[in-house]
Amino acid sequence: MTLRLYDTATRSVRDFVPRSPGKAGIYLCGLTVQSVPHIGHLRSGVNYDVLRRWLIHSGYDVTFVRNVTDIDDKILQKSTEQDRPFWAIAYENEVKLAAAYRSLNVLPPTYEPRATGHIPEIQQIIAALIESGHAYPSPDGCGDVYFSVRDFPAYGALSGQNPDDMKNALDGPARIKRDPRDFALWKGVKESEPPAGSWPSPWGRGRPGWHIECSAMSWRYLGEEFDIHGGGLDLQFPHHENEIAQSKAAGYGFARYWVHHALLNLGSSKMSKSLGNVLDLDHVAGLGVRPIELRYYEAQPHYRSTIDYSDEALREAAVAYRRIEGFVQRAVELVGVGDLGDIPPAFAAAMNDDLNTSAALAVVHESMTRGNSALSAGDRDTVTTALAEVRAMLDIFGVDPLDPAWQAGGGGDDLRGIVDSLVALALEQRTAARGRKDWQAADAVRDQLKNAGIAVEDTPAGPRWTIGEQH
RNA sequence: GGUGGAGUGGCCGAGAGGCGAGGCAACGGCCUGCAAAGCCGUCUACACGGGUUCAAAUCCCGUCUCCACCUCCA
Repeated sequence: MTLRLYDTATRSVRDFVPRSPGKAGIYLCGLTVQSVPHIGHLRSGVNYDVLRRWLIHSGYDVTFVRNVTDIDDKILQKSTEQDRPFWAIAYENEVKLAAAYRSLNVLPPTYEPRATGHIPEIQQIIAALIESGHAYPSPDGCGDVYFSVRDFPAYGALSGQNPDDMKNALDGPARIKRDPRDFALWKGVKESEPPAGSWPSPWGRGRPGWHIECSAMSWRYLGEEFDIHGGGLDLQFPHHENEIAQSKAAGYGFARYWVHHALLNLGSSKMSKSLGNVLDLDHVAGLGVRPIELRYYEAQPHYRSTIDYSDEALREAAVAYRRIEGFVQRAVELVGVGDLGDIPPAFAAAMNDDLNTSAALAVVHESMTRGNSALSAGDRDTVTTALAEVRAMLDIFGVDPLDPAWQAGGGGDDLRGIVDSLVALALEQRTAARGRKDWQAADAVRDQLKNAGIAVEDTPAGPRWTIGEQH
């Protein structure tokens, strides 16, 4: 059974056939670190992390490159406004992004290159493009270099656009372009811009245009041709179209599959800094929703479906996840942690079908229901199998509650022992009260614990308690 | 103007010609001292109007509404 992926370039679901058997090279367009990441950005990280985990599970040796674009117009503008070096602003946001990814258990990429670290590669490609007639320096000596769209007949193929029907690109003064749709490969430094944001080049001091850095970095780390190029739907045009133009005009085979994920909307338009409708991890935390639950929320719908974000839907997803987590906890109490088990065939089939995570999750629920029934029946063998199976599936989603990644940095470990003995003391009293059928006293203990955020449940094996939400 | 995509039960959300995805909520039952958790059951939906077909949520035509991209954007 092979993985099938929707390829934007051909607008069809295709069997995934890697360049080299057993290996997969993936380039994901990361962020332009001009501000703090929001939960829409994080969806991108989560969706591709699930793809990556599935490929790894399927036996692929995955090289996963996700870039950071640490220079662009907005970052330079902020630099001027705040009178701080552009690189300090970019790095500050990069660090926050890394922390956000880590909190969502997004695996670190194999490598995370920065645009500013690849000026030589960028210039090398630009020089080759000029030499082959695909690009030209501005005749007015301003230092800009443009890609000539007219000299690349396939321009528009990825996004299905006819260049003649398109509005004109505005990233440079119209008069110096040969064609209004030409886009900048290199931007000569301007008087108004901080000098720190420019590098010497054969065309004068300047900096890379947007798009070229991805051509350079994918080439540097994945080679002239690689398997999958990913990014948000909003990058399809012009960013990815331009990447294709640059890389293919330079003679590279470039990406074999284009995988675009849908966006996260808030209030019926996409979450976007420029629209101001952004929500970050702090907002999620304020709802009492943990990062693992946000991850579940973002991984559950198909990656090509828009998520219409609402606090309510997120809370609901959190409840659903807690149910899964509850099963895992109770199962572990009975049979121990054990190892990850085999993935049920139905789950694999769903994932191989263009990563149908919703259908895959239905399989998780099936296994869980079987496990819960076994739990009631005290059927240890079935519980053991169900637990191993459920955890293996959750691990593909990156939300196995027992994954050490979620335990790290909790910081509550020393307290846990103290709470443990205090609760044990209280429960002893409650058990005694129940023994003499003093229900009022027993319930009082339970209510008090509940007020302290500790939920008590009676089971055939005695009372069990969990730290829940506080009231 | 051009290019993609979407509208599914109270809510979220898969599916894409015939076989009730799944979850959440609600209700009924089992279990429980009462709960909680769990299990079993109930709730039979596909924007609208036509058409094709033995059969349409799924295909075709038309209409409406919404989103994304063509400007920085995950």
